Amino acid sequence: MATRTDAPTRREQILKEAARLFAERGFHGVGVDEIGAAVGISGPGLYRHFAGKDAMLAELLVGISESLLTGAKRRLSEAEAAGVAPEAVLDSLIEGHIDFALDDRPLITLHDRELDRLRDADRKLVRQLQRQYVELWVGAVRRLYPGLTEPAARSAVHSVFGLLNSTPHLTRPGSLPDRAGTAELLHRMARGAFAAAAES
Amino acid sequence: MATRTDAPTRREQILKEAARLFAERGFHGVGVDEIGAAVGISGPGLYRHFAGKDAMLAELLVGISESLLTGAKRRLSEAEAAGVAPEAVLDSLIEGHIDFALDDRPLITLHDRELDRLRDADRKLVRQLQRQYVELWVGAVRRLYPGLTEPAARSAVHSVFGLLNSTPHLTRPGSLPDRAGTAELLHRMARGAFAAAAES
DNA sequence: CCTTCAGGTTAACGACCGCTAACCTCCCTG
DNA sequence: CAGGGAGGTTAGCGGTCGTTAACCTGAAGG
Repeated sequence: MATRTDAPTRREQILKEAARLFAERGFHGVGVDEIGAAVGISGPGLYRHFAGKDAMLAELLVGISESLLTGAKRRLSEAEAAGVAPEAVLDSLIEGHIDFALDDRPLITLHDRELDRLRDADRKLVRQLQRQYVELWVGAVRRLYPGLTEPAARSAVHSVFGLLNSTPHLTRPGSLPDRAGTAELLHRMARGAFAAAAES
Repeated sequence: MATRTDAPTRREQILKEAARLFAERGFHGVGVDEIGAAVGISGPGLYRHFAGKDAMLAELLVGISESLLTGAKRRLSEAEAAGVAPEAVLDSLIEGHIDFALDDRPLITLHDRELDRLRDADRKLVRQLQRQYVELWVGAVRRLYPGLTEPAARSAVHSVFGLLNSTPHLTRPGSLPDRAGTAELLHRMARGAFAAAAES
């Protein structure tokens, strides 16, 4: 156990830079030499840490999907234990997703953009994790708005994801105004969108 | 002038298929041979119609940006002429954007995904058109909700674009339930999101 | 009927890219 | 102090991709 977050390992450095580059120029638009250069080694040195370029993307996408899902599960079980109201449960999910979207912008971008570049097995896994995550949201939404049909709730959830994942477009590089304000605005809009979806 | 929409020209066929392929697999992930094959000719035959692969993407992105902007301008001037209420103006913008997002899914996907693959001049042009489009929305939103600051309104507009542009994720290929229902749901959610953004 | 040209074809070139091979250091450990 | 593995390096191979060159063809027009 570390006193701090432990100096980032080489693998983590590589993953972080690869995520940034993939998000900026697309998976096929980035060469392994560029990824290497971004961490100070060059080209084939990456193969000491990853089996290939595909493996980096796979690890990024599986990682983000798992992280989103386990975070949501934790929040739901905590909420259930505390016996809070349905509104607070949904609020907690929204808050978690916003934190993620604001803190890991490149990953959020990759998440719904480069999924098809994965090998079949990895793509299936990621899709399954994503589906579970969506279903957690659908359940929380329908507990708060029982009038919503399941397909409508699912559509609404996907649309709110689109809203929350728009953060990469929000900030021209350099001018992120204040994180807290942006988070609160997004939160209000997400709740408003769900409420509007539920009105007849 | 034609009795119907005139049989699509070769150029239009090519653009349509290229848009679909680019949206599916990314600009760098599609080869010119595949685009050619999709319209029944093969590979280099495309160069009778376009200067290169880049030119196809440029024409697609400029076309969509112009189309969105002119559509919005037309709707705004019509609304002004009719002297309708601010709510109806925003509704008209929302409706236009939804129509576009539902009818030209691949283009909506490309629009915010492959912009950086353009030559400098084209990218500047597209960005300028997009900015104008956003500003039309910001104006309409602030006329309806004068309490919103301009940065807040702009963020809200970008977020609602994210919501509306989520349509490609909504329909697993083949099962689009009913267009009208989806459009109405999206419309309600967009309005709800704006209203929530405006509440303190 | 001959010409021309739009719209194709195939062959091939040059560049680039992912990846492997072969080799070179340190540093840690017995 | 040997030695061995972790983590680099450069050279280069094989394949792919965008693009060009050279050639073909069928239909329209004078």
